[in-house]
Amino acid sequence: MTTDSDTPWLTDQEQRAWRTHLDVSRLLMHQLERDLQPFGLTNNDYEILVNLSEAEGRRLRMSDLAAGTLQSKSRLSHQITRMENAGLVRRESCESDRRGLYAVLTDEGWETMRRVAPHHVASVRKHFIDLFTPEDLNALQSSLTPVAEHLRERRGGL
Amino acid sequence: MTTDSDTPWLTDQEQRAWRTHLDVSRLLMHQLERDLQPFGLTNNDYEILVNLSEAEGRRLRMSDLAAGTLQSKSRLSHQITRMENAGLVRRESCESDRRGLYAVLTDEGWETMRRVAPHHVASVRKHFIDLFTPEDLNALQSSLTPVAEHLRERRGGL
DNA sequence: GCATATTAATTCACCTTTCAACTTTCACGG
DNA sequence: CCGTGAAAGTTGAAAGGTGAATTAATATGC
Repeated sequence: MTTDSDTPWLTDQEQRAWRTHLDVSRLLMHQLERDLQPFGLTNNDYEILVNLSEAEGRRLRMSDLAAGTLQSKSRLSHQITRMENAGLVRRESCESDRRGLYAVLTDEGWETMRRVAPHHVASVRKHFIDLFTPEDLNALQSSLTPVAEHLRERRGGL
Repeated sequence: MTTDSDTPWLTDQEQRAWRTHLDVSRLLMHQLERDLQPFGLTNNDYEILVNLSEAEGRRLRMSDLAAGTLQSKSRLSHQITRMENAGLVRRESCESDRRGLYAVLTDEGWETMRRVAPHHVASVRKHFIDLFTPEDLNALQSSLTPVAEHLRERRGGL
């Protein structure tokens, strides 16, 4: 992104693809958020629950959780505080590194996860997955993976 | 999203595709934001500029602009206030409907757009468009379009 | 014509995110 | 060991976003 007078403009086709991608991202997040609302969770809450429930001992170091959910440490810290107040997680100090903390899923958090997950999956299917043929989904996955890798390489401080 | 004990879980393939899509959305927005930062603009600012600069008379009614950028009227109102303070747009009242307002691109806004657009395009190319083969981009576009339509149909109040 | 409903846009109060500053603990070179 | 720098995590203030309530103007039905 330097002084490029030589970068070609987007063709119509490229422009359409780009805007469609943008629209889908945004509308989809909105819709998922809406579908979670009745359960009193946000997308962020839900993603934390997923990450923790899949982890060893239903716990993760704050840093790892931040990395896993692609958010800043600061943001995660606030987020976990809120979820702690809601009774979904608790902080537990780490023996091996006394600077460190674990975010641990509470029983209530686990139970919430079990209860909400099927609805969320249904939502993801309905508004995304099931709208593709299996072949298209495969194609999507293969063409998007390099993009994800490219972006992960050059992501600085979240 | 009712009482679905019958919705199948996501297969591994589906899960991978879904998470890849999520990661790309997030990382990409972050990267674009970073690339705009040196010009003192956010993604939101930029999108407003695009919409206005493409419009008749470089102006749009607040409502239309909100619809075009998929944000709530409230959010747009704040956003325009900020951009007005930055000198990029100005509000102008509407003759034919005295409730209405136009957001109008100022000369400075237009000039900013002209100056920044090539860099933004380069950024979009570098981190997204140019990472696909033309065929993949076409496939992406065709498989994503129905998703966008599906979501637009059922989007309530933003 | 006049009450009623709708639409455009803003405002207010509240919540979330960001950014920089700070505390505590660990790593490691001499 | 011990100082110096880096890492883990938190905090607080400022900026941004949300949703409901509000204001003002227009449309609608009788």
